[in-house]
Amino acid sequence: MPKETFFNIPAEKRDAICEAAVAEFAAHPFNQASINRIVANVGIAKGSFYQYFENKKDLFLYLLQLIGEAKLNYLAPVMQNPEQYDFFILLREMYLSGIQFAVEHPQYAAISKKLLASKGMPIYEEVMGDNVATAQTLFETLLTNAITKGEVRDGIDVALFAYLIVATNTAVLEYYTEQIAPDYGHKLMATIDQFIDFLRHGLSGAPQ
Amino acid sequence: MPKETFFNIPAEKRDAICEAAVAEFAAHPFNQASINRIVANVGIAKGSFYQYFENKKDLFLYLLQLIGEAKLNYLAPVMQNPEQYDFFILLREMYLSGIQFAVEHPQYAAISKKLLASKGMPIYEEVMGDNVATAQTLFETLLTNAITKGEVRDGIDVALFAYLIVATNTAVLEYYTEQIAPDYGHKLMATIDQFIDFLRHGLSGAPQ
DNA sequence: CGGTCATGTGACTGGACGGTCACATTTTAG
DNA sequence: CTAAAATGTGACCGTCCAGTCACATGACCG
Repeated sequence: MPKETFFNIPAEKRDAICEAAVAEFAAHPFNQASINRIVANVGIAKGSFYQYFENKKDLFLYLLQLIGEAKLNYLAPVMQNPEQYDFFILLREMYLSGIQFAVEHPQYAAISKKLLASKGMPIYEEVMGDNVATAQTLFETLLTNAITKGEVRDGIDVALFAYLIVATNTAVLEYYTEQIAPDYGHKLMATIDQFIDFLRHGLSGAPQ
Repeated sequence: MPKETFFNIPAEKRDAICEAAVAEFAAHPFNQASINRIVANVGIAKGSFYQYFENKKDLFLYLLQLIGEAKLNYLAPVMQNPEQYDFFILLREMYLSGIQFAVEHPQYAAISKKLLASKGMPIYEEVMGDNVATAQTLFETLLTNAITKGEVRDGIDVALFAYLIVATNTAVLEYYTEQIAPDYGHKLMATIDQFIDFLRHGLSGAPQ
């Protein structure tokens, strides 16, 4: 939703603006992010900025669009034909692609994280709209399918575990990026596999 | 850490101030919470406020202290002698007491939640300090004990699952308060029990 | 050249904020 | 009754913010 002018200016300038904006929104939640800082960092006048974007929200939505497109590249291969995978395999791929995205685009991940953390603020409702419910529904569908295929046991509260799977997704991501990000690669697979195994079999000492 | 004056004024006034402050910090994260709004809602002059508290952080820390004391009442009975309980029973009690606290003190819970959501902001580090690591360590200890007792299987990444248990705690809480809070009581136990069962045995369709 | 149109600019507006301070009022005590 | 101590007050300060606007600069074209 940027104005036409934004797409007429030289590409390097556009990129510089995006870069500064990404850095700003990665460092500060929407309400705290400052247009003043962005224009100062880019080295353009404030009036110029408002010839490119309607307002702060306009810029933010545009960045989220970029982020969404970038994320789609990671997720799309996995979700090509979800039906043919085992539920836990599918989950594993989704978690992996999510972590890979976060590792390779840490600022994008920071922005997404800050957005999710602002649940309850007006910007959250405005941006997310029905998307939350959609993601929830996706996992509910996957879970239901998995139950009919016998991969997941019957009788569980599907809504609850769809919710939990989304929540633990971000938790695993945080654990990984905060605690063991340094020696990447090696431990990533081990972490994910342990986690998926936990989702399958739980923590109990009983024989698997 | 309020000033002496705060404890000299009439108790009703103190309570009114606390009430307004709790409402403010329950509705807005620390940075967005406004002293102006609080004093306006209480109906006192701004100068008066600054005779009670050093600054905004002073007030916030005081509220967190009140919250901590209230929470301790819920958690203490459970944690009297954690050694003698089965790990999953203990977890169940902790989750239950956490939810009970949140249901009976929704504003306190909102403040805590907003604080946790502001991870990365300066106020978070200042307030939480080492407490995060402490909570983490507690669960790591519990998990390690559970492993030696054979209640949890050996070979798991204790740090990872301590992290996950904390994260899923808040997730279950959110699911409960957002989705099924209306018909309280009934479904609470069912939700918790399903969740604990999941922690034990996982989601897989394999026989339990 | 001249004129039009796109782009660039930064001072400015109105508002919110946390925090201060000189002063007013009330309470306490001698 | 008076003096001192405690408490109350709101105008004010400096700062930051999102967003505006009158104007400047430069490009393109006849």
